[in-house]
Amino acid sequence: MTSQRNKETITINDIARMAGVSKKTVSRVINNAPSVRDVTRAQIKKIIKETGFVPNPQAQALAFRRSFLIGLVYDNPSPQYIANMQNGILEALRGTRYQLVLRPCKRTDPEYHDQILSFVRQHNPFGLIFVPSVSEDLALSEKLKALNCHFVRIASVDLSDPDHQLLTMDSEGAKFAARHLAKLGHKKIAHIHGPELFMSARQRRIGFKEGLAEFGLTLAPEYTMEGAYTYASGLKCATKLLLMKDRPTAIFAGNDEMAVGVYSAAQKARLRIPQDLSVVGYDDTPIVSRLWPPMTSVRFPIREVGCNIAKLLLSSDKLCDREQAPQAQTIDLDLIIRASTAPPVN
Amino acid sequence: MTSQRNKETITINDIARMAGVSKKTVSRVINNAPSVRDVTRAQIKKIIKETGFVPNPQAQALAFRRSFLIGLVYDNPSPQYIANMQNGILEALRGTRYQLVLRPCKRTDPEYHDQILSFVRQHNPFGLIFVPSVSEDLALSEKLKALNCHFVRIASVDLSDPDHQLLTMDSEGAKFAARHLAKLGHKKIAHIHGPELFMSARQRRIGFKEGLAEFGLTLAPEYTMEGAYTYASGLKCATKLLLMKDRPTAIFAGNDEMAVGVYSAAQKARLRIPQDLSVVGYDDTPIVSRLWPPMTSVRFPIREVGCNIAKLLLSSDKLCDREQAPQAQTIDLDLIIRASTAPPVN
DNA sequence: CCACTATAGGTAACCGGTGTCATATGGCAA
DNA sequence: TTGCCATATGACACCGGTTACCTATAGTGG
Repeated sequence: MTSQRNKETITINDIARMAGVSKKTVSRVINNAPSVRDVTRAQIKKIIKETGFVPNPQAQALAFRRSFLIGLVYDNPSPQYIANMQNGILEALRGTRYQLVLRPCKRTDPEYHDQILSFVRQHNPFGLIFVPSVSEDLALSEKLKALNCHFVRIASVDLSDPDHQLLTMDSEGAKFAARHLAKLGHKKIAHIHGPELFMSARQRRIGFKEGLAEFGLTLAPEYTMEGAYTYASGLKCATKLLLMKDRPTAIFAGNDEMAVGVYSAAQKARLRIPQDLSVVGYDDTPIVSRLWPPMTSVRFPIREVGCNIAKLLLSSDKLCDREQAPQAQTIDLDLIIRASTAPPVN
Repeated sequence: MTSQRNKETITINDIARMAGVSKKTVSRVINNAPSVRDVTRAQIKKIIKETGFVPNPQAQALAFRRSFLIGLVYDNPSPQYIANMQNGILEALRGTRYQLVLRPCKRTDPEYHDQILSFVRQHNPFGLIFVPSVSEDLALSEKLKALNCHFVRIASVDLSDPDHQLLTMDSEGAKFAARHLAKLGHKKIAHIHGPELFMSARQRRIGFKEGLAEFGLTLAPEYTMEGAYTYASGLKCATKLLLMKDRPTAIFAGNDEMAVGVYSAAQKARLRIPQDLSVVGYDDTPIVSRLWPPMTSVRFPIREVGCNIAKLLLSSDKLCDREQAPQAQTIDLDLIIRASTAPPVN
């Protein structure tokens, strides 16, 4: 590796010399600080634009004690979810100087708090984005407050600090599923929900019950099973449900992964979808439209949510003077009706 | 946000004071530099360990002109692939001070070279990891050589610089698929390959043909179609194939995404898998074991490859004095036989 | 008219490490 | 013993920005 460093990297000193001012004044312009005459400011801005100068992030990080990294903290088992979230965040970050770094973690690991805290202490990220279920760990965010690091979270219910979170309104989404199945005429409706650890799982169950209640239906305990948000758990729970003498005619799975498991269980049991069994998933991940028949699912716009949550985080960047349209803190859920749901045959 | 910075962050000066030496000597120990007496070195190392001191990455980045970031450069359309790759890389990075940052790009974007180059110039990453198909863009890596940045690539065939690449041996993997189908007795075998832009697509096709040739079979041109490595393209190509009057009894898809499309096409055409049609995928992504029937696929250990490629990159880190077992630059491909393949019925 | 304040801008130290070079020390050959 | 060199270590500038503080100038009120 030959050494050909800073061939023509241009520094703040160069700009200062060209503008005939001190580098401190250039720094003031960069940081939108006051005490610079408008003509001076304009002149310096012009030179910066012409030269394409960008302040060295490492130097700024050292001086600011804050880097241009944004950490995505997740323990979510679904790669689809994470991939979409990443893409949304990256979209919001495009054109900024911020970089996305990944911070997977295991909530069951007793050291995971320390790992995240030491990451923050060492790398001084600008901020962190928490997605479920780590986002529900209030003890962690409490510790984080002692550090000089912003954070935002995606949460199922209002946890605190409304300016720093985006609500997923899971109970609303689940209501869509409930109403759809009820309207189709289903009575024997089952629900495989996610792990109790996930607030989203609890909220979806609550919303589903409420939605059924609107039609005078209830969710029978024997038709309610706890999965793990994984394919295998969906397969297992659905197999049990379908082997019952009085099996349900419709199953609402807490997420798409498990719903795919329901598909397999149905095919194994030689039940046809949707004639013998209606299936509804949650998240509308790409996979569900690739199944046969394509699956009805509650669309949760993960990508958009990722984009919005990142913009929300960025909005605490005072350096960033661009007009950021104030974020809509709410998201648009809806039900994507495909071919996996139909009226029950009697 | 109250200001409570560096409450108790410990610096190189603290260590120097405790050890009764200059900070330069501590720096020497940190960097495994010569010219430090063994007892001094041991003493300083002890203090560093006891205090848990970690050099500030931003300061080092500034002084070294090199940050602790590793960029993952990809244009791969499959989120599964990327997610697995990420996990493998993250596994290799765990315990190190390196952070993974994502650099998606569009090879069709005329500015994508500049985008990556300016990322490197600004953030001075330690290195970059290229995955197909960007990894096949030699013009890009040529430009990169002018910069002070390591890079490694995952490639289908030997592109150059064997120390900096990991071969995926796609033709070998495809041979497994060919032999399996040939041994089952299939004669009318089709192949939906990936886009020509991807070297992997070309290699898999070549290997598949070679594997068939071992059994005296050939791949008929009318049974060879080009997909886009996507579900939709797999569905489209397979639909065409299955509507032929003399339809194939087996289809080898260039990746799992397209193979899932083949599944849907078969179900739409009311063909049973594997009785009426055998299907083989490539990559063995989680999705294929969730289909019904579970799909036979060539296992390409993406996660392990990610881990190995990251270790390969890290091995150019002279600071890293831990014993790194020399990497096996080769990977273990094999065929995971599930229920989607069976002898043809005549 | 002068003290007083607000504003524009500069100077020097600092962030926390590293490079360069000078110095001190010890061992060995002459 | 002297001379020389290799090794161990420190002093100091530097990486590219920022903060803290100081100066100069102009504007203000009494």
